[in-house]
Amino acid sequence: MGSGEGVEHGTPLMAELARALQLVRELESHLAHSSLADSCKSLAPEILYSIQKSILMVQSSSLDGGGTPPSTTGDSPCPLSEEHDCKQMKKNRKTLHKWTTQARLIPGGAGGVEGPVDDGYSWRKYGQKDILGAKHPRAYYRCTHRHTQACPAVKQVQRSDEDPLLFNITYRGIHSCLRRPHTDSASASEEQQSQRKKVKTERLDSEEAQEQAFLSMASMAEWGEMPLEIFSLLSANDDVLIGNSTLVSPVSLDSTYFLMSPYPINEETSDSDLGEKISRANSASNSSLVNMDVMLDELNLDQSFQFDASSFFS
DNA sequence: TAAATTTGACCCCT
DNA sequence: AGGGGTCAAATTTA
Repeated sequence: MGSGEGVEHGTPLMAELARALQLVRELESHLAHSSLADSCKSLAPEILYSIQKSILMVQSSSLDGGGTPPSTTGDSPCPLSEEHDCKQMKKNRKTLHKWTTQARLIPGGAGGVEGPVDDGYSWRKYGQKDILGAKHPRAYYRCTHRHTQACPAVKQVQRSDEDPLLFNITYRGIHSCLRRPHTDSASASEEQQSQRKKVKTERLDSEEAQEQAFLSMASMAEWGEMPLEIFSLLSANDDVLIGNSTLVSPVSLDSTYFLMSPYPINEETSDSDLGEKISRANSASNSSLVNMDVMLDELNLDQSFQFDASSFFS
């Protein structure tokens, strides 16, 4: 998008988006009871996501006061020169949209894929910290294209204390980057095959839960697919080592791994480049498995959006 | 050699 | 002052 776009409060636009949202949601509920092919059904969440993203974009651009559209002409990534700009950047970062999802490993789930949890973006780890009161460290990821495309999206992965199979993933910011180059599902999966990682496992601790987690890990790893961020944390804590510790892009892109996804089982869909978490939040409200929570931070929402949001995220 | 991760230092906020 | 988040140099991996 160019600069500003001038969607100040965008009441009409927001209203329209809200309506579209409602309609798709309705459609989705109908689809749930229909016998249509999954490939058709899966479109609804995609559309939902798209609309929601649009809303958030409008929302954030109006919040910025037309200040900092992600990809304007000068695509310098967070200009270090002006401390002013950096401050601005950080301030903006605070107002980024935030939502969380929980990913849960399936204990006996060797091969039991519950749906794609992968968000289709490539992430780069930029930090890891021990968090006060948490058993496990928190990992920080940013979009790989942060510097090249000034993409603000980041995420954190925090392993649950009580349930070692549970991971809390917090997303912040909407991707402004272009999605990965299209890889058709066939070649993608081939690529996956060829890039399967071997895992060496050693363990010290044999608590029951830990053991279970470990087994899950091992089976996951055997299948070769695992979300990078989760594996990374595991290796930090559980002495689960990976042959080559860089599991990044190609593998993680459309991997199907053994996590409980808040998504209504869409299997593969490795080429659905739009598969995104937020969409799952929506369909999540129907599923008891789902633990997705969309939070719109400290945003001062337009009334139109507030109305929408309440009905949407109820 | 380029790209990704690791990890201690640093910054900002409470 | 301490904690969470980020940076960036060093290191590792492909």
